Amino acid sequence: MVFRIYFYQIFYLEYHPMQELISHIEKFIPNLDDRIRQDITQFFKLRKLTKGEHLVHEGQISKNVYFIKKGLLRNYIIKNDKDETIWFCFPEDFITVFSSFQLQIPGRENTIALTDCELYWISFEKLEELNAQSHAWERLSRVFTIKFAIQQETRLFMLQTMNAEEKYDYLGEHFPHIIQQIPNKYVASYLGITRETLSRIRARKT
Amino acid sequence: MVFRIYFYQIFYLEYHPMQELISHIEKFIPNLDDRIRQDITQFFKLRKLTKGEHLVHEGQISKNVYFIKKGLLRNYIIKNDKDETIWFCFPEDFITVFSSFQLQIPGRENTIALTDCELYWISFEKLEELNAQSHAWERLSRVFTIKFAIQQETRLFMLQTMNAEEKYDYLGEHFPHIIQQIPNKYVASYLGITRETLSRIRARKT
DNA sequence: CACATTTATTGACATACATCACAAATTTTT
DNA sequence: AAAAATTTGTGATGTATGTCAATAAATGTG
Repeated sequence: MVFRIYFYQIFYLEYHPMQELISHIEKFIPNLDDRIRQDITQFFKLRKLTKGEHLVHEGQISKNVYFIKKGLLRNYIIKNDKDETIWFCFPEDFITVFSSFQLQIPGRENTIALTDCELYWISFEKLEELNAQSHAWERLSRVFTIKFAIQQETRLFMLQTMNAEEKYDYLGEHFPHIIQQIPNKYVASYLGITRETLSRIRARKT
Repeated sequence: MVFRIYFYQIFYLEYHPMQELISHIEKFIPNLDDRIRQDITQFFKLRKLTKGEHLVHEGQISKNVYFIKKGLLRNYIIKNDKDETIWFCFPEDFITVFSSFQLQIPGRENTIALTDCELYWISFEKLEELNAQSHAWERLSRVFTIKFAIQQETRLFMLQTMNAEEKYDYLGEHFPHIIQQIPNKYVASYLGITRETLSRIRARKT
């Protein structure tokens, strides 16, 4: 019994070294092409980051897209010496500075590891090559681009139509993991409010 | 000479009845597949709207995507009896309520014609069929989804990092056609400010 | 062209949220 | 475990922008 479990694990790891990534994709693309599974195993690479390390710096071209196996990251811009959070990401998210990656131009955002991280990544060139060669890859890319665009739409809606308290409540309802896992000062800047305002909103709730 | 021009126009119109649409797509996809050109001519249909008419109502599923041949439209939501503009669109834009269209679920946005309009449209089902059949269509869809996502990113950046005056200036610099062609009350709600505030900002400039 | 309706402007006042300053609590480092 | 550093909480005060109200300008309509 023990042997069987052990054997299974070895087999599993060797055959699908990027199982988290493949399983995640399968949530959105059932009947995933075997060829794509192979390409993923072959072309995605692992990168580790330690807490506080930057994945992307302002002014640089985002050459890769990453899938988070483990860890949390924060994306932010500096504007008038103020740090404004654009997004957080969690395990199972794909991340990149979108416009910088897609257009291969310098971006104004920074991405930093909030904890130690393990990421799988693939380059823009390689991904475009796969997209050009294979309809299935092109579809995969499209599906995740749609997912990203819908997230943006949701965030725009939140920022444009809600006041500070409504935004905080919305976050608690729809993205509780952000409130649970991210320091308040970053949550505040993500909501476009100050730490003090967030602190007062939280005080009112108790 | 007159005859030749006339003849050319007839030929042109008959052969490419959706020339504006095809030309627009070619700006982003050079060497457009002839098959796609044919599909466009065959599967896109024309729809006319008169000023004040709604293209999409809140609560309804966006079943089509439209390309604007002529006219202006405004997309908005009603929240606490207040009308908040999400976007405007102009000739050569593709429009739909994105998440409602992609997920085929009811949306909370409304789209209304600000002027008489002529639109080309195609249904979700037909477009998905084309995307499934043809790699070239899938790529086309992906390219325009990327374009949309980048627009959203820009707007998010504007809303999150700028104050009222900066937003207005940004609009004047990057999207002057909005300021030139759209009534101020809608521009204000698009910027997330009141008409009064916009009016004061404009007064300061002169 | 005159009248009606909609849109833009301007002033007085209200308010949500920011800023500054400092204390308390929590987390990290040694 | 103590010390240092970081994050959070709270009060006093400031300010950008909202709200309400009334007028002016622009646009639409018979």
